[in-house]
Amino acid sequence: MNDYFQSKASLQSKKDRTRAAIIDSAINIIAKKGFQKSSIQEMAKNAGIANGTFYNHYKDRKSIFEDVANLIAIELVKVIEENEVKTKKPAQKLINSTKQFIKRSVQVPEWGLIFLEAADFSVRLEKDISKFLIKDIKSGIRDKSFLVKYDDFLVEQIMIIVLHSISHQLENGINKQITDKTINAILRILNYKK
Amino acid sequence: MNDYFQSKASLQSKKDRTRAAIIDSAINIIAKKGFQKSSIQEMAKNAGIANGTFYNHYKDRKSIFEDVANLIAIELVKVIEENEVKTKKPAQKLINSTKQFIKRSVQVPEWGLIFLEAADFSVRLEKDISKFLIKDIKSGIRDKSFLVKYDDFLVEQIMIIVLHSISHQLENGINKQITDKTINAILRILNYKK
DNA sequence: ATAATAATTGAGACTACTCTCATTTTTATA
DNA sequence: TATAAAAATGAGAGTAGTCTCAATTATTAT
Repeated sequence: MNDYFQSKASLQSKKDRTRAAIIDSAINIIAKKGFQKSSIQEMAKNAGIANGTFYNHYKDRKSIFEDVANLIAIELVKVIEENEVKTKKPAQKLINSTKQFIKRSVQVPEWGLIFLEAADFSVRLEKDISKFLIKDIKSGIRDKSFLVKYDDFLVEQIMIIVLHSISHQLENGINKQITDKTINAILRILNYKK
Repeated sequence: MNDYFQSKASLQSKKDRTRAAIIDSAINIIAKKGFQKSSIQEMAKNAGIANGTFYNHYKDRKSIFEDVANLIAIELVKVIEENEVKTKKPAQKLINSTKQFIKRSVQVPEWGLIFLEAADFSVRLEKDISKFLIKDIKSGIRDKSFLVKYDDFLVEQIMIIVLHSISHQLENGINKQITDKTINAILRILNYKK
């Protein structure tokens, strides 16, 4: 089993450590089986705790899913923010952020898989991630790099193109050409003129 | 509950009629809850048969899902074939088929929902539907309507744009503008020159 | 070291299924 | 109508899960 949060130095109290063990266990199992098929029984066993202990940390089944999905989303957003490029060209910014996001999602497959899983369930989560897209798309339209009218549906389309790229690479292996083709499709949809 | 196959005149034998009742019941329940959460118990009850009767018709849980998914796919493919336009312009053919497919998938929401559900699970099913796309895309590239290189990933991208359109309209109501925006995005991805 | 507090434990009550099979009922056939 | 064949029944064995709680163990503060 891989560790994600358990290894963090900040975990002092017993409670924190147990919680981190549950989360790491959950990430591994959810990535393998999806939310629907992941059981508390298995998570507890995998985390090395008793079944009942789980309920000191989470109210119920749903809570752990929400927590895990949020943690992954936060980590992925962090990656995008940390790697924002300095250029003022919105198209370049969009390309960079998208590449970073795809790269990180497939580099740690568990994160990518859970993000895809969660994107299906929670609209909010997808919104968190698409924020960074929207900003660049809007300023690209403003400065006439993208010759389209802004539209929420357009953002959704671009978002699913990105999710599809992640899904494809998680299934068939990391492939930069696929990421490039993804960027191409996005720029075409946005009617990008250099 | 809506009837889909039960009402067909061709159902003579008791066995056929019971089977159709199971399928109709399954369609209604799967459309509401998805494959994962649909139980045989509920399907049997909903179909007005005893639990054990189900197993005279289907080996197990998985079999009914496969059967339902295939039936829906067959119906949807039929719709596309019946509505093929006579024109020789591949772009026009592609636009027409795509519109028809989206239209029918959202017109009978149960079909659309199950198709989306099944597309997630079964690669084969998505292939069945994308066949009609591939034909038109290839001939469009051949006659230089689409200025791109053919590529399986490209077809996948177009397919998910279509699925997303269906999913959006099933959630927010039928909307022709959304279908138009979908067609636009597809033509842009294909680098369509009139 | 002791008491108080926090965390963990695992048995078990409860629910919700899947699938089997001996029996009964219905339908088709002679 | 009597018989054979087909179909349907539903009780129940088996499995897998969620969540609770009284008892136990570990941790922290005095």
